[in-house]
Amino acid sequence: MPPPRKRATVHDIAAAAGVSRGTVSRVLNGGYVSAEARAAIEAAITEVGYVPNTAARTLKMRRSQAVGFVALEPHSLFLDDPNIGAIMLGANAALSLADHQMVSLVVESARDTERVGRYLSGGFVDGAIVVSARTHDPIIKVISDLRLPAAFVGHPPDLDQRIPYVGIDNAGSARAVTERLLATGRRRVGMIAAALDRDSGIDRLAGFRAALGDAFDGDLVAEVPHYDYGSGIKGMRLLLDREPAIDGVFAASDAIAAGALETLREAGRSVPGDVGLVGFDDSTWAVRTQPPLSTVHQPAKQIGTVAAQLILRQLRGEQLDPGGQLLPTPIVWRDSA
Amino acid sequence: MPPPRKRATVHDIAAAAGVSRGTVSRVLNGGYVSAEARAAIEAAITEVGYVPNTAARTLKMRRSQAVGFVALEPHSLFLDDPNIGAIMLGANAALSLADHQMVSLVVESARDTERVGRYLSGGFVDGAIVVSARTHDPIIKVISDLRLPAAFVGHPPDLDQRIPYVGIDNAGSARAVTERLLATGRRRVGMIAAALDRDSGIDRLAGFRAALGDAFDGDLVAEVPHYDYGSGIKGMRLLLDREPAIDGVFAASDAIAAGALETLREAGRSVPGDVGLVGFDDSTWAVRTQPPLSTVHQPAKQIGTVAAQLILRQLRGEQLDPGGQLLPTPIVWRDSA
DNA sequence: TTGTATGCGTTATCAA
DNA sequence: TTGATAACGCATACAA
Repeated sequence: MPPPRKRATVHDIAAAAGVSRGTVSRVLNGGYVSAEARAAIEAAITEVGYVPNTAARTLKMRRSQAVGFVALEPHSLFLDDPNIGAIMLGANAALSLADHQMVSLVVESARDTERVGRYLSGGFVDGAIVVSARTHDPIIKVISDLRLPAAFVGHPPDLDQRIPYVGIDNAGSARAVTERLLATGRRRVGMIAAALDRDSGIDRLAGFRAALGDAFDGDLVAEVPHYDYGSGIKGMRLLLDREPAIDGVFAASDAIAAGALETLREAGRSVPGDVGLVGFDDSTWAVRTQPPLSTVHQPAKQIGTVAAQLILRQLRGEQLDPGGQLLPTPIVWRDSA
Repeated sequence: MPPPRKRATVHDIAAAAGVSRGTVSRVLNGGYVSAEARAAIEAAITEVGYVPNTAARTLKMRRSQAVGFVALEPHSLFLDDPNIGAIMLGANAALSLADHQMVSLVVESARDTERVGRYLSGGFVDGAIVVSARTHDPIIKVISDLRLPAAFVGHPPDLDQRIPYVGIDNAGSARAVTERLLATGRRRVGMIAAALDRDSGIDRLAGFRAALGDAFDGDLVAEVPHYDYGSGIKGMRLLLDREPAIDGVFAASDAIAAGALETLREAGRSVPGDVGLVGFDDSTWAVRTQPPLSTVHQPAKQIGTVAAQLILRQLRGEQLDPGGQLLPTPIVWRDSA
């Protein structure tokens, strides 16, 4: 077991190779240097076991080559929404190609918010991707004030106009899938609406409402807090209670649909026989339920890729035109409706 | 829209308050400073909109107050193993309490490995939690050579002895749950074994073997690559093929068990009537299948907490005794066996 | 082609 | 109690 030696620096290399620090830096970063000097330096590098100190480089260059991936309220996200994982992987792949390190930061408490704010401000990252921000999220202000290059996944209504975002057309997709459900001949169609403090939740409800037009009946909308399985169970109970003759349901997420399915099973209603059911996300839930769910596909990985590119373009100094980028969401029609 | 002004530094505060940088640093970090100087400096801080540069502080202090969370092969993990999310949240919570920033790093490609290695070496983190390393994973060498304070979740056989780890007793748990399955009177019990390039996979198989003792029959072990649903489907087909009279199955994970359940359903076998089935993980899978799975509970969140504490103790300079810490894994007996 | 000197923004040491 | 000054490790303009 070798002694825990001090980390070697450029200085040490220079000493070992008998040259100046400037020359060492030149072989490290590319520049004019004689063949013999280069050879000596390269030998010295492995000899002293040099590993560059990125923190120092960051300080000097004002560039960390790192991009933050901020996951807000990941508790419910990780547990019930496989999308976040796919978004992360998409973003990482794109950043990796550009030789940037993605560092993902979890925000679960006020304490986290404050600390992550400091982290983002401290020069550790050149930009940030923010997932699932709510209205008035304090992180928005931090990024806004700092003018940190950023990209949002989804767009809270009070988002700074200058910050680009990427997402899907929640309202349009919700409307389309509801219309398709209606086209199967259902007469009493309800919705389990969730996360009404987020744009996604609000917009999916708006799309549902638009699809129904004059036939919209507020009593047939059950509001639940989260996009999760448990909420689906509760929401479906509410709906059955209010309208026993219900024959169609649009669930705001696949997890909710899965919960609803369970409640319907317990209540002795068959799907799609008695009740047609559609979900949203095309997550793993959709293919694991019996019957598999008709749903709206979210291109999660691509969302991550686009968010990363939005950051990289800003880092290159490009001036992006404001506004968002909406990705297509094909409807996947399976057996639940 | 205020002009994009240069970031204010300690120097600017000092100028605005008419004091020296040293005094400013003292109010920032705590030290003797007169009431009036303090007031002037505090006013100046908000006036110039100071936000500390953590990169510079890191360089000076040789401490970043950040800990890396390295997720190896997160693709399969995120998609099929809810445990990783819970481990992350547990670790984050513990680090957050100690005012450390958890930065999680995704390793999916050789390129990622190399870049993450540099990142870990560069002084951006004071330590690292590594999840799901395989034998001979290059990241082990990086950490080992660097003497970076680390904690592993699980332990690859070639893990550096000085690196502490946290995990569960895979072999013991597998043995216990298999014995319990045998106690229900099953005669032909097989296993779907997965991830035999990892300690968890190897140990679960060893536990199964131990439970069967002399009755162990290698033909009744189907080997599949991953802990996922698809592997469960394939593995169960293999087993049914080799031994149509099979009446008990230990699946190496809940996701595998869910896949096996589907195959059994298609084959017209009832669970637990014809075949008793047990899983591993006590993940969300276990309560979503019909019937819900009997399985082994993994205290995922606590695993994350302990890993974080292992790091924090090293950062405090504590000398931990080598070896690992194994957390208890209660058996959760539901309806599938 | 190489060496020297300077600064990135902090904290810490030492006189005053 | 405060102010000057020196690092931390690296990159670079400039001089040689």
